[in-house]
Amino acid sequence: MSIATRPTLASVAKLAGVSASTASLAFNDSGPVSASTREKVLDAARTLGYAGPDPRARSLRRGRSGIVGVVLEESLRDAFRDPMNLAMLDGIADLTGPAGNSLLLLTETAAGRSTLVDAPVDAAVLFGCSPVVDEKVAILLRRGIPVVAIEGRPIPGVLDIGLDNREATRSLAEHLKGLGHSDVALVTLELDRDRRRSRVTQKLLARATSHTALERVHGAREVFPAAGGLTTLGSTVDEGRIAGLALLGDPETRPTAVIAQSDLLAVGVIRAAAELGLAVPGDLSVVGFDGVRIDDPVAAELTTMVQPGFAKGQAAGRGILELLAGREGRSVSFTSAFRRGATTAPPR
Amino acid sequence: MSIATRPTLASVAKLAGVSASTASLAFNDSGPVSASTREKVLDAARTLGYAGPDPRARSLRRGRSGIVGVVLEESLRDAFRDPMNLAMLDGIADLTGPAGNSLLLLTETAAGRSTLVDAPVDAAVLFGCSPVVDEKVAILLRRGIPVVAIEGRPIPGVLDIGLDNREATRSLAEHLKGLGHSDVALVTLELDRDRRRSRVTQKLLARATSHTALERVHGAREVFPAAGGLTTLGSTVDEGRIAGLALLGDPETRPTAVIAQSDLLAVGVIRAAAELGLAVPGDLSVVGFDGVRIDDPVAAELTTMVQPGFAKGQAAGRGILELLAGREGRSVSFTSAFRRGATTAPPR
DNA sequence: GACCTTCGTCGAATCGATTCGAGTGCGACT
DNA sequence: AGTCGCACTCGAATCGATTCGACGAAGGTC
Repeated sequence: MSIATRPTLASVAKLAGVSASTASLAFNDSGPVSASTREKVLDAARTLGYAGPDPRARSLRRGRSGIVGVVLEESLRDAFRDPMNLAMLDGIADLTGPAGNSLLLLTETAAGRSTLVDAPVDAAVLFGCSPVVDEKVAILLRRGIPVVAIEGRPIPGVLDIGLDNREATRSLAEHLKGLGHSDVALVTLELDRDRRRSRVTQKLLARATSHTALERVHGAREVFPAAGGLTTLGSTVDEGRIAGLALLGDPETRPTAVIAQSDLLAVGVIRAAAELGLAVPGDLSVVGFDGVRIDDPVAAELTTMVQPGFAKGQAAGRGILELLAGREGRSVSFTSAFRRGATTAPPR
Repeated sequence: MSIATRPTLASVAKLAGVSASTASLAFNDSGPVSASTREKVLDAARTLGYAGPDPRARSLRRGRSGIVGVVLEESLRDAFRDPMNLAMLDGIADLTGPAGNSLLLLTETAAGRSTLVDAPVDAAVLFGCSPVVDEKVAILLRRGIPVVAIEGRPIPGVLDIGLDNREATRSLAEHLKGLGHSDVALVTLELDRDRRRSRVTQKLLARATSHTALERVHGAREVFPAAGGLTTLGSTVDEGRIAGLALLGDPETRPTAVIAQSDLLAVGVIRAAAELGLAVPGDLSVVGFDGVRIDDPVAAELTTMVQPGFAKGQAAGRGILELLAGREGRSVSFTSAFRRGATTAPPR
């Protein structure tokens, strides 16, 4: 009846008349324990209202917490608004979950110490296109925590799950060029750690820290070396629409095609076009990236590169399990597939 | 150079020539430590590549892990596909994050022991409309872990964040009745723990375990006592479409209005109607629930009840912080607002 | 010069379990 | 009957930090 203090393994053991070590064995099915002893222990636990070994103590002793950190850089809302990120998360959970690991969401709260420092994770996945990975990785590696990065800039000691961002974007650009386009604008993901909306300038690219966004720009520029464009604050329809309105507003400078770095952005651009009375693909061709299933009739018709999000997540999960098992783990790279939709056509 | 063993606070202290207790103080800014001592300790840490106190040990000693569990019952993909859930998650993070807590995603992997048992969480949020809360809650409470439930059936010891599901649905039903509808069908969320698509029968309702879905059914039946309908596997556009096709396929039995229990489901029903050549709201009125911003032109026009998802999440977060601080915490209930869209009209 | 604060540091206890080697008792085998 | 082996059980060490009370030295007061 003592309200102040919760029962511990020791108190259960005492009530059951056995030692703490035996009680521990009884709870873990490991080691040889007679059936009758186990029953006694479990009975005592029931009597005391003991709910099993304290995870905190257990994880200290075992050196494992059963938690995998998922390092996101955006707010949760932004990160998960993009179905591609969800698919990857799902892929990670698909493999780590059955192995007994839960996912801890680590977002970068700008203020104060990084939450990374205090998280009892066994391993971490750097998620999405993170412009600020380096310090994070340093902290994690110093801790001896295995790290898997999805589409990061290759870093020694980190398992990388790659994507053919450059080549894939080049395919899209070549598709547009093949249709006869020459005046093409880019709508990019965030390039920089202090993200903001701005023109894509050489200077900006020079100090860009987002590997994914940068690679995609380069891929496009391999075909359209002079392509300009706008950066956004992230992969959302709204951001795409804002960039679209800015790009398409002036008939003088209007491009004939837009390469958006995600499907969500592409949908936004298309929406902007509609608002401005432009027909897609008649007046404007638009391509996206990801090949996500968006519940939007427009998106279903998008010309885009389809990337295997779930598989990427699974690969990351597999990598984590490998690393946790003390094995090496292999970096993997995925390729995207061109999907011709109904949003591209020859320029007018 | 020892590869085998990572530095500990003790080794850092030894190198710095101070005691472990002092080193601990140096890392925590708590207690009085001279500047020079702190420097010595930090230097030693740098030399040894020590990344700060081990979170596992710290959490054992402190009795706090800085982790809040988010108990989901669906797969991650399903749970986060619904913007309403995301908004709530965001609201939770909005308050718990700045207080130094991270969110641990706890999904019910059907197989094996519940992951709840082994999670080192300080508190837990039961998320969304969970049909199987009871056992979970029992485990958590026995552990002495504070629990907040969003739209759960009221349970002693659990802080509840409620919503006027019944009244809100009745408003929608009355709106339809006012328009002249009498033949109304329901498209519900999952009612049962072993979810499946089926007719809404009395028997099914009797053993339903999802409080939210059940309340919404009751609210509708207060106006249309005989309303039948179909259950779905969850809140997705696809599920809504499937239910819609089944409900609307036969002209003989076709209702003049559908009450869908979420906006996503409603969009699906509307899509099904379109496929069947039915005009909304001409041939069919459809109402949803949630008032989420879906990137879908149709959804933006939905007649629905707008519920404050983010605020609900915040309330849950606030509740958690209260409970963690040892205070009582108050259950809160939110109300939804009727929003008349363009998907309802008098029956033909 | 004696006494009292204040500041900084240290030792030891503690958080709650897991784990390993050692010990005990009992049945079986020769 | 003696010895061996097996199946359990136990004690003690350990995981890595935090925290509290005690202690010593420096500085200030009368």
